[in-house]
Amino acid sequence: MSASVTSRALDLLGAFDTDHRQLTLSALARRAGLPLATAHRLVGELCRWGALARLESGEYVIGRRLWDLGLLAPVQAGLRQAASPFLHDLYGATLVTVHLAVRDGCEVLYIDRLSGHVSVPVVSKVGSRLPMHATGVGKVLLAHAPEPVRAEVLGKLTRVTPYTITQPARLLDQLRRVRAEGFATTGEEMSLGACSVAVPVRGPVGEVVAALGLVVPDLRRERARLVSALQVAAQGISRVLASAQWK
Amino acid sequence: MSASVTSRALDLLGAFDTDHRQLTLSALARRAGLPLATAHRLVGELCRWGALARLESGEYVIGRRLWDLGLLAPVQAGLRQAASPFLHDLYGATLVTVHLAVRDGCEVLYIDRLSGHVSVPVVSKVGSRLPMHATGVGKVLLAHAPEPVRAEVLGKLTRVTPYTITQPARLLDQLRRVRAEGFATTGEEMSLGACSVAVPVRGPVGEVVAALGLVVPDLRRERARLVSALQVAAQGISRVLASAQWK
DNA sequence: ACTTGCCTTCCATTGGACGGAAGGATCACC
DNA sequence: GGTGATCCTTCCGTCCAATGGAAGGCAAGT
Repeated sequence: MSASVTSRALDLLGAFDTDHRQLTLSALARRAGLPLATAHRLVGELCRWGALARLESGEYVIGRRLWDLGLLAPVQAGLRQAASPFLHDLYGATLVTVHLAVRDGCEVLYIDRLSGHVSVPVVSKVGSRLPMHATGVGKVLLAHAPEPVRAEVLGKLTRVTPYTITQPARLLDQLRRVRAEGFATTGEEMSLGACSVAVPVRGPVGEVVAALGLVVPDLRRERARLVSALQVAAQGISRVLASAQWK
Repeated sequence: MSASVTSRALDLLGAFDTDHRQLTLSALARRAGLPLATAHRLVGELCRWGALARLESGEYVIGRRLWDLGLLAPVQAGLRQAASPFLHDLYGATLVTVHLAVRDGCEVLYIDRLSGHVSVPVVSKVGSRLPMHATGVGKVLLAHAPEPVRAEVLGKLTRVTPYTITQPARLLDQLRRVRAEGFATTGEEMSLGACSVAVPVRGPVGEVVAALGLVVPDLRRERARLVSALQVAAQGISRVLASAQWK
């Protein structure tokens, strides 16, 4: 299938992921399923253009030009920079890990993360994707997702920790409350020792465009304070988004 | 020249920049110098792969997959996340715009920026490049750059504001002091009303890998405090970088 | 010295990219 | 409703440029 010449180059790029940030030529060829000679030539072109770069070690890595390009993606172009100051404020006020995430298909995509030195260890990384049913931001986004998405996610609720919610009925019930109360919580459902709170970030016409969340070791005592801090920040972001001409 | 099939696709990607984040098919073709039919086919492939995405309006933008990929670039992979908590601390301690930058050829490339609501308006954006001789981080990086780079930069010191340093001798003198004193400053040399301080960030073997800077409206009163805050942060980053196994 | 793993270059073959042309859709203006 | 602009999409015969096997060169490991 495929094998269109362009897609070969793309297959090469696709060989990189979080676990494979640097690859030798042959590893690259192997992972992309291309003959060595072909890979060699394509990689050469990609390097010349700046999509890849070669380390002194001879291994290849993603180049600066792709990094540049990535920054232009609308995933974050508007949202991320609008949110940035509010994330800092939020961090300053709470001193815990702050997350900004959007829905990508049936997963949560982390757009930005802000954490200090002394935070709960968390799984998320900027650019990584996690299941929606086991994270705070995920629940928020799921609660406001179109029906077909919700159906698909409810279809396979994979267990991550002993506390992960795997019964569709129970999750549905929670989602209803998320919509009613305006925030979602989790308790060690994604990783042990980590709880989270999250609220929706709304766009100009009230639609949910992202979710803003905090990760803390324990939720019971501070919930109210955290939720209100989150809501202040979320509203601030919405305000900026609305006024940003969406140029 | 070029015209290799792969590079056509890359030319299409190259048609995007900060001023052109969304393009129609024909604009894309025009900017890339390709026949419409060809562009159409290639863009189709790029979309299918996720390198581009199509808005409801019909315009094309950089897709999420490229955003993902960009995050893997070593420009920031290690540096940026190592620095992140320290940038926040620094912001918390000073409440002014914080910059993290590296040298890219003969320019300064901004890797990360952190600014609150109430800061001096600054030109820089993450992913953007500015001249080295007119910015604080630029002077730091230039002071520790290899000789040929320094020579080239000194060759054309373009004027940006009335205060921009355009005499090679004077800049050289400043660079010497930057190396001696361990920090650089600017006074409205890049944009009026903005001054800056910056210090080097050193890697495991003492080489300068990045620069850390602050932008403030006025430097005179607080210089000492800002410099020491910067140095604490820079040392912290270096420490993390060194211990990070450089996996 | 032999093997096994990398990377690089060459070049004859051929299959898939190319792009002109034609068709459709949507606007705006007369 | 006609006319002209500007956009997007599809088709298909030509032909050229990507392909990848083969051969050669390093460098390490046994």
